Amino acid sequence: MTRAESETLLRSLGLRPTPQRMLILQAILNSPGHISAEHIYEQVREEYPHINISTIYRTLELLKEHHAISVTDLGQGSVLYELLKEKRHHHMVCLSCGKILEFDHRFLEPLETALEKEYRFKAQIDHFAIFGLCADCLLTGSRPIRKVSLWDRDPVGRDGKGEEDD
Amino acid sequence: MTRAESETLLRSLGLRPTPQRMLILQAILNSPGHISAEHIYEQVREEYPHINISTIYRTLELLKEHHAISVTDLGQGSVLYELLKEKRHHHMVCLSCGKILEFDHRFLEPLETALEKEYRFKAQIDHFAIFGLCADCLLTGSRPIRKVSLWDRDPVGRDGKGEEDD
DNA sequence: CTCCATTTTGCAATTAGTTGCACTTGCATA
DNA sequence: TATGCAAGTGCAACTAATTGCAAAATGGAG
Repeated sequence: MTRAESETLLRSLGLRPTPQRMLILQAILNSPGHISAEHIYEQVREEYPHINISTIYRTLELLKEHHAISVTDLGQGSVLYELLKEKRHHHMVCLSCGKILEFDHRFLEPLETALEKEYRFKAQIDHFAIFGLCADCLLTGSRPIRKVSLWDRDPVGRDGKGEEDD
Repeated sequence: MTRAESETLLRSLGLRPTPQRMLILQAILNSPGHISAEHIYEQVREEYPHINISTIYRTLELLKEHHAISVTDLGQGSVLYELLKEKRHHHMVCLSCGKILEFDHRFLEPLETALEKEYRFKAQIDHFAIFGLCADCLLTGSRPIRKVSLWDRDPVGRDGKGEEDD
């Protein structure tokens, strides 16, 4: 993405296209997938060493509010940012192996519809992270980092203790 | 909940029932709804002034891992904790008025089923927070704190600019 | 081009939450 | 009751993210 394009995007959001914001946007746009604030900071600093980390966070907050980017906690210690494209997607995060898979927004449409019908609540689901166990880990029987729920256990207990630690 | 009951709960999770943990658990159990780590800290300190905040966080992490409590960011600056009961529920958070509504776990079952069928991914959804606009705010036309998506806009533009700031 | 109101930034301080490490406690076993 | 050791705690240092405020940059009007 060129300077001109990021300037256009910023103006279309009603934001001033400052040099800092252009560089932040380009860092996000040129990143293949998710990117952290710290990583954006490093990239922008190469071109604009004077930039302050709080400018990064403030710009990201603005872009989020305008639904130009998504903000997701994939459980990696810091939050990740991504350009929101027309075709929304979400993520499944494996609690056992850490694998991150993608699923299409259409999987969430029944939920959106149901909440709207039942509660007249208009959900704004930009980007979800759903934690659980992936196919591989279920097959190989790898033990999850997080435990199975207290309440999910078979009441007769024929599925074992389920109490071992990692 | 009595001392004996929290001791039993801790033991059933394979955790040592230390005085600190008993008090933390009782603070959660005696709280009507969601409770913050800071609030738990204050409550526990009344009985056990020596307790350290990191013990609170570590205990909460353990209880989360064992699916004994849920951990949810309702967008209030700090994360909230709640006892996980057999009947799971989730929340809708209004971006305009801040109202917090509840919905039953059955609304998420189609999603769980679809992800399992399509990807063999076993989702572990303890507690969700879904942001959006509540019925009241949609009716009164209150402006959301967060904007409508760039990509949701009517391509012919007959629904107005949608670009105004708060 | 200059002036001015408004927006944006840098900076320093602050908050929520986490971590490494040494000390303490709980509890199983003798 | 005493002992050994894993589990748990306190402490201090650290990280990610946020905020108030004064200075600087932006963009429109003259």
